[in-house]
Amino acid sequence: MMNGRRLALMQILDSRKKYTARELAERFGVSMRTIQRDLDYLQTIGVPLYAEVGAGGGYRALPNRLMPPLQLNQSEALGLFMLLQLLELVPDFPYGEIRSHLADHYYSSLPLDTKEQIDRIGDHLAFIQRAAVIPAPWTTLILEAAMEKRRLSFDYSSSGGIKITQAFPLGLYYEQGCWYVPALKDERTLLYRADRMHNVCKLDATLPELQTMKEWMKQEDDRERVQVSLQFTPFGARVAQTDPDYDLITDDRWEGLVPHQELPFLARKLLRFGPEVRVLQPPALRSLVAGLLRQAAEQYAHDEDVTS
Amino acid sequence: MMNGRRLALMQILDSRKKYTARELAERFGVSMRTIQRDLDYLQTIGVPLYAEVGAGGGYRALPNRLMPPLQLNQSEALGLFMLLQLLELVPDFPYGEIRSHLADHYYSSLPLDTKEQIDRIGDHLAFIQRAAVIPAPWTTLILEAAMEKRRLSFDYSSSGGIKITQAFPLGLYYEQGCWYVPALKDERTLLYRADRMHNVCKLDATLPELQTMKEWMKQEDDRERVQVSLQFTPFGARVAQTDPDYDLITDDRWEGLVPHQELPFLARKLLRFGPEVRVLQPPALRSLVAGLLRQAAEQYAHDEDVTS
DNA sequence: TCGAACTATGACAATAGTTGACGTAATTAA
DNA sequence: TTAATTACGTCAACTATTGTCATAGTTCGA
Repeated sequence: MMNGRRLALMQILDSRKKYTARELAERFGVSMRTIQRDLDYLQTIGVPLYAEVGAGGGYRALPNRLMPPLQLNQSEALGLFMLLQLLELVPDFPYGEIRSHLADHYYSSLPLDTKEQIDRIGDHLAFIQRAAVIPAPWTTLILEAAMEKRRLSFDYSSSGGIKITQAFPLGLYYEQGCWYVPALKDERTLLYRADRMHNVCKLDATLPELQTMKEWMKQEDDRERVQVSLQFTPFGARVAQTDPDYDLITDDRWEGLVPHQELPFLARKLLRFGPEVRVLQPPALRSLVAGLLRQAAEQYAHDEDVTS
Repeated sequence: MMNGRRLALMQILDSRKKYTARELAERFGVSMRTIQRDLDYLQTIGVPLYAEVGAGGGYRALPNRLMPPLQLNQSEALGLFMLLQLLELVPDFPYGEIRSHLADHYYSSLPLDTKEQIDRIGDHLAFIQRAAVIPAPWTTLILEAAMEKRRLSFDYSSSGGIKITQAFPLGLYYEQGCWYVPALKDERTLLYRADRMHNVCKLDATLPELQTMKEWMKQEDDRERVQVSLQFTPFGARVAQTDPDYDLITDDRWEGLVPHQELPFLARKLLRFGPEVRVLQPPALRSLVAGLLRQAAEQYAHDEDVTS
């Protein structure tokens, strides 16, 4: 049976220092024999202890996998299950075991009325988000490798076919239903998609001086930028206001700095607004947008007489 | 001391049925006296039990607010803290107390090495999402009212100014950085934005036959639909594959049913693909897209000579 | 009004679990 | 080798839990 002393013992050993049975016995005011029996018990319930016998020996615990219990109140529990609902939209979440632990084990241990409330939340709360259908089962492994700054080997399928690749992942990020992996390969940082990676495995090589993804993202933000100014129609402005890409300064005009490399990407984005936006600056973006529009319109050229 | 039987007893009583000491004793295979002692103990530690004495009496528990503790292992805890990072992007999460409980209290009770790992996750994991800047502090209250099918009173600021409004909220949903509230006002279901609601308070009136948000959303989905078929270029198909709106059946073709009312909306969406998509069906959508393209192109008409 | 079906509580012995004391063996560092 | 240590078995002492019995009070319904 788990009593207070055994719990405390577990936590003391978690500090990863070494303790002799005598020290522990004195600390708790019990006999050494009792301590030994406690340690026995802890081992049987799975706490990873080990002992060094002989002079200078003692007991230690491996980095412990048993966390202290989390005691929530009802509204915190409700919040947790709402969070779980949000999680449903993010497929292949790393360390995703938490999902089933909460949904199955913890849920069933809750009081009945709390369960009812949780069930009812589902009727009244939703998160609308593009959920990817493409599975990316290796996210946990990739994240682990990034945290250990360890090299990965994987098969990567791109338009050119499948290639076995090795790279150091910087981290993992989720955007619009997709997991992306910036990774260092041969001195260059490339962006991989996690769902196109297969047979991922960690290699032995590590690179301690590897930058973190956080640093990389910051650096990406610092690239050369171009002044862009857009003019929306009143309707376009209303649409744009609900799109957080554009923080409108005045009602119908947007000004901002955009990395030079992203102009083609921005041009495609602006297509969405069709006639509701006009590019004032820079000319390069003007012609990109105009070019795309012309190409698109050509597809419908022979419809002209019908629609006009 | 809390043992398994007492915990189980607590959960059984939580179901809010009534049990006699005899029933419980038989269930656990112990004597009635033991059950009574257990109940005594549970009361001393604060479980809100009460007994009805006399014939037809028995023991009950008040709806219990003491949740059982949640015991996670390390990787589940890591998952939980990643989940917390995702939560950072959703402002004004209802029942948001969970956030600080986890970030402050639970975090500090974890073993050292787990804390380190959690800290490092932040360097290697990100969720990229448009985070709204507009605060919507009333989400918990709105959700509660929806679950209780209770009328709300609030000040709503729209383009026409601020109006005091009363309505029955069906629920709450989050999309692209904004909380939305479908609500029944005078027989019609309107869509409010939570960030534009102020001074929200629950009124006494309830409407038990009010539909849930889930039902409402389903109904929205069930409107009359039209067969749409799209033809993508290979490049367009690649782009579309990352957009979960389109589940491609073959590599470069999309077929689906779309509510008739949403064709104009879909037309605007398709603009995004510019030259990479062609509408095959229905003709109505074809002409909508063509029309938008023509309008848009006119803005750049005098640039033609430069770009061609 | 009575008796059956309950809870509430105390006393005490029987049972089960925990602890301490002691012994013995094995391992290890100095 | 010796001292410090883990490992573990045995048994008696101690402590906690449980069952049995007794008694008293409340409530319901015949």
